[in-house]
Amino acid sequence: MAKIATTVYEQIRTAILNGELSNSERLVEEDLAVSLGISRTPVREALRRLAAEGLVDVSPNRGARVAEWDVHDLREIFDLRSILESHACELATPRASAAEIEFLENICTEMEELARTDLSSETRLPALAAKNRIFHSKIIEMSNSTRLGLLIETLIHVPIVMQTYKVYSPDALARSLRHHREIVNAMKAGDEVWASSVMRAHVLAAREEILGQGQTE
Amino acid sequence: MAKIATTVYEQIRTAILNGELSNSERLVEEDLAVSLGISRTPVREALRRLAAEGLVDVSPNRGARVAEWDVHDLREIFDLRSILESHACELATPRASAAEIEFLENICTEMEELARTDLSSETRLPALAAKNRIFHSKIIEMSNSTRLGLLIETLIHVPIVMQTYKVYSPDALARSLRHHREIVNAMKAGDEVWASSVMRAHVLAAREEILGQGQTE
DNA sequence: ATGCCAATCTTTGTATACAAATAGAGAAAC
DNA sequence: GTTTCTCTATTTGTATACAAAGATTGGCAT
Repeated sequence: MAKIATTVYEQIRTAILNGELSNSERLVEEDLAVSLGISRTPVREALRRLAAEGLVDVSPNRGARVAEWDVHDLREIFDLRSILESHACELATPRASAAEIEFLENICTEMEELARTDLSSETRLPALAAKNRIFHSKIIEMSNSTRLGLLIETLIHVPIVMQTYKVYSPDALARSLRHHREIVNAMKAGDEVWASSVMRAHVLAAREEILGQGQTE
Repeated sequence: MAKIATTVYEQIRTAILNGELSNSERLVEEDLAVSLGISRTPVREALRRLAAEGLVDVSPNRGARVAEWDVHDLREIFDLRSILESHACELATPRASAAEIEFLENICTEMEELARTDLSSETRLPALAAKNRIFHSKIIEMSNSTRLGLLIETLIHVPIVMQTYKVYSPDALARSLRHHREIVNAMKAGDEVWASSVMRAHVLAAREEILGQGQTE
């Protein structure tokens, strides 16, 4: 059996990512420990790990709270993602196998089908968001750069917690899906400049959709 | 007084960065604890933090060793630094104050003076490396992007541990210093494209100096 | 002598106990 | 009523104790 600390780390982590813990909620070691039926030691270890990942903030002698982000954080994150994910595309393109391209195309198709379903469906947006994450993760994996993957991973969970996908307009969603298709086409053509440019545009478009334009600070 | 865990974290950290701990050396919690006159608990916390930072590797039930890197790691790191640090330049240029420009110019001058001193001096290279780090850190700080700084920081300590600066030829060193000057000039001119391009070239040149050219894998 | 297995010894993982620090409630002063 | 101060109650930080998992050494068989 895996270590308790790892298990509880994953539990708290997914709880935060699913938004089950309200923003800036205090995470008291003892409380978590008794509610999970374990001692404080592994809870403490889990919280420190989450802090290193940026999902919780800990102040000395004051304990941990689930982290909070503002518009400025989001702007920084999308800026960096636009750079790093486009670089991932650049690295992935010359390495892409036919099977990998097909995998990406299938996700595109699935997302397009999901987008055509009933707009009022509550599960539609989370499902799209999940597929979207798979699409991006796949390209990062294809880039074959461990560290690039790690860097992007630390950036990605903030938008997840904030559930930024909820603000997507139908137009923006359609554009996003066209971007995905275009990225795959560019990769299929072996054109890494094209692919990385579309990816950069894709992430920057998402930034503007979520943050609105203009605000400098 | 600061927390013991933080103190010991910093102690182990600087020990690793200074190369005082040999590569892949085991870090036994109990041993460290008694040698520092404390209990295992804060040592353990420090080691986990270092693991999150990538400076040590921990395997379940097997403990921690100081991390090890190979040529492939270095290649990834310099690739990413070339992108991220040039982005830092781009952000920093329109924000740069006269005082900050002057600060950077002073570092350039100090490094040039150091470079002119006796080649055989043992302390010359470490001193140059230290100034070099200050130069780069200053620009990152000027970029005013917390996260960008954090990302670069996790990349930077690997070359430090490996003491890559030791392989610099006199030619490479001279070029490196000219790059620094040119970066500052570009920033002074308010030309962020120029500045970021030189920075990118600067880091890529360092990569080739350290790794040699050609090897793809 | 060499390879393999078992017992032991070391080291990590978790629980508990205690000390130190902070937050919060309540009382006193204004 | 409001502010501030003190005392108490919570909560974190560290130490220690114990259990479980690995590493190691010695003996046994071949």
